[in-house]
Amino acid sequence: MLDIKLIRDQEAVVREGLARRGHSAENLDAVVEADRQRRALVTEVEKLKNQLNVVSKEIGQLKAKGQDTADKQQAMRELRDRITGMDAQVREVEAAMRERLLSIPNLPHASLPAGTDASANQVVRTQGMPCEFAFKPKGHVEIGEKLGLFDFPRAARMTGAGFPLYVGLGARLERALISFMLDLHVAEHGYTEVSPPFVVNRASMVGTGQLPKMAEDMYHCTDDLWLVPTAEVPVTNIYRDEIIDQPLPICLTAYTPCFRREAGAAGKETRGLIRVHQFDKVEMVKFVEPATSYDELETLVGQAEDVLKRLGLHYRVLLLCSGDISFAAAKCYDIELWAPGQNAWLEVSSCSNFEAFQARRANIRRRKDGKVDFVHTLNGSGVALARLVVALLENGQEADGSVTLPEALVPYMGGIRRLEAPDKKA
RNA sequence: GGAGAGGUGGCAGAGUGGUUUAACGCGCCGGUCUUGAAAACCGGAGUGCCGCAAGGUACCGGGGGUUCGAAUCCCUCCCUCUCCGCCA
Repeated sequence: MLDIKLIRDQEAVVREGLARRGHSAENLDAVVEADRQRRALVTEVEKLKNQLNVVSKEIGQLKAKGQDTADKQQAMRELRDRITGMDAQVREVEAAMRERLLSIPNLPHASLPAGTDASANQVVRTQGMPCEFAFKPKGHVEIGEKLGLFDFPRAARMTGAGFPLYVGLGARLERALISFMLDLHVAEHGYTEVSPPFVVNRASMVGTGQLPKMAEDMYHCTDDLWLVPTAEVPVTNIYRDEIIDQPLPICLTAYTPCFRREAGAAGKETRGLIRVHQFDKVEMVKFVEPATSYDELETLVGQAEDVLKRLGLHYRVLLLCSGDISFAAAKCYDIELWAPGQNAWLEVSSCSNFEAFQARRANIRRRKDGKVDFVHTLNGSGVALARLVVALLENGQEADGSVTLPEALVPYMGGIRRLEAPDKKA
């Protein structure tokens, strides 16, 4: 949510920012008008409330002296009814304004390249080189099915398409990667591990920006609970409606499964692990001093990259353009892994600075020099599974169909260095 | 799921219709005193909104209602605690 005071005082700046994002000014216009109305109404109704309070107190004093107050009471009855009506008007205007405000995206940071879609994103750096193969590299589906790592047909029967079932070493690899990444962030990057609920209430979904706009992409349960689309939601909401009373930054990391309906996305990449409705992810979340948030963003990207470096994977970092960043982000880096079987880059991490956008929605504040103000929030995938598994299988594949694992994973795989077909094992 | 008791400022805890602009205490901040500290004493201290300001207004778990006036009465929802039932 943008600051209404910023909109009020620097409307032109806000207008320009939204234009760079390619967002229409319709919501902004409505907010500006509603704000004007609201202030006029509030000023007037508060005068009336003051009158009501003063006279009510008088009535109490007069009654104590045994005097007649019927006239004043009648007058106040009428005044109160007027106030009730105006209060309702204020609430109406406020609700309309808030709904519009909640639908306005964050303003893009000045450092973003201009552009309307992914084609304008900038490659910031590339790490490693694509693996050379003496044979035509296979796709992860073929590799994994031969090795018995997952079973899509049965998963589709029990649940539906896009819900993977991992089996044997496939399931073990999933667990190993989660542990490896959590350990790395805790031991080397200074994060505190948390394990949050996998469903959250509506207010939390609004707090991080998934609602009201993206409801169609979410799984909605009974009791108005929502399956988390990312750990960002429960973890950021840990401090919702709080004035944080501890030193910043606060750095938290969490594993959660992520549930996404991706409504409308069907038809593309429907096979395999690349686009699924449920995947595992380790997420990093930071609550920081506003002055430091862009430095923290760079650190965050580096920490996500560290995961991939230690796994020896070929990746590149993209700076997203003004038209391609997510709704709540002011600046965002994506990290993509090279998948030789797909002959394509796969997004496995998105590291964003939301500035105060989420903090304002979720009301997360801290005290600074006696004043209360919003913190800045950031988060980044560190990193997302499923696609990471795709890259590991496709990069590590051997001519005989087995897969060599990165050294860093071996301790987490109980000493296993190579994924082999069950019938080949002793 | 059933029965009961509760939810008040950082903590603890009074307040059951109008001198409450929420008491007292602890903790916190500033000051006096002291070589320094403690103690004692004095003072300060919530959050949002409207307003250039003075000031006003709202908030006692959330929402609604009764009343001239609600922390206080009524309805409803949420949460916590105790007991019972069920259960990994």
